[in-house]
Amino acid sequence: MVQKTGATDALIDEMGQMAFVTMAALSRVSSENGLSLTQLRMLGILRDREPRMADLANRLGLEKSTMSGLVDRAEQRGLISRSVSEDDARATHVALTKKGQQLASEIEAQVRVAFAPFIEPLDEKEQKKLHKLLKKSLSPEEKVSQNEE
Amino acid sequence: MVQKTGATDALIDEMGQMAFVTMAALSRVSSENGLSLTQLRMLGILRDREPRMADLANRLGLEKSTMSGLVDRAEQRGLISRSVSEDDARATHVALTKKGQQLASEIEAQVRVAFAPFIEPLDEKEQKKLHKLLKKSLSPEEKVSQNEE
DNA sequence: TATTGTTATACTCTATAACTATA
DNA sequence: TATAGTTATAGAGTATAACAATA
Repeated sequence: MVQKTGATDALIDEMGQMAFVTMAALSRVSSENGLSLTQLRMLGILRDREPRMADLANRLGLEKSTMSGLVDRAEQRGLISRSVSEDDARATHVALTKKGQQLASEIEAQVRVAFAPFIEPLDEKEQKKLHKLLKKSLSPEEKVSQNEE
Repeated sequence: MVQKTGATDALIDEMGQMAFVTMAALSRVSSENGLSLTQLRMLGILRDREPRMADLANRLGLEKSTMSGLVDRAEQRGLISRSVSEDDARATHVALTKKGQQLASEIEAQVRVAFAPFIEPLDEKEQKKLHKLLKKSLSPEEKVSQNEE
């Protein structure tokens, strides 16, 4: 069972709060660039891959039909392009266009600025400590199974 | 300007990653209860308030017209109720029903479970340290203004 | 006149189900 | 037959603009 303690509750609250403010920052960057948060994520994924539609949908946790619409709209804006797979004529690969690459770069810089208010209150040592703790918290290796102990 | 350093970039990456996994956890809890993430937030806000529509919209960062629809759907499900303000006949107050209160309580417990995988990799001392760092990072008091230095 | 909230309208995101083309 | 992707359809979330009721 999950213990209910004051300290843990405070941490949960802050993790939730941090999630909302950082997601709000990302949403703001998205809309300032005429993108949805999902499209922002999609561009981020495409920066170093040219996945199939199904792979992309999988990474974003979406249905393939949803993917078609998202890719349609980004393609109409000239940010990405589709191409038929050479291996399998049924499959479609998605890639950033030059314009899409440029936008993705600009967004990366904007995200850095958007996150600055959360980074700058911490000195360098604290930043490193936070980095370590978040890394450990996120570590998927030994994600505790939901068994009671 | 915002410095681009390896250490800071790693922290930004992790903050973004943490935001996505925690939001995913909250989204999962939401959908398991037949709610959208926005409705989850709305219930959370209403746990200790009976705000006006405009106040609620403001807290959620939404337009008042959007608020009408969200409240409509939650009201149809019997989770919240509307009442005309005694002070101002134009204003509508929103409150949780008994059913809404109960659901909000259940959700609180579910969120605790959903966040456990991120809490449990840390020992108690680390949890306290993370709590302190997040608190400092989030501290709104001296949010650095966007001036260059 | 100004403000509170709703309604009308439109677009994006999302899913399910049916479909087309290829394997 | 099975798989990859698209299309048709429907509902929720969102915003803008117009509106009704009240201040």
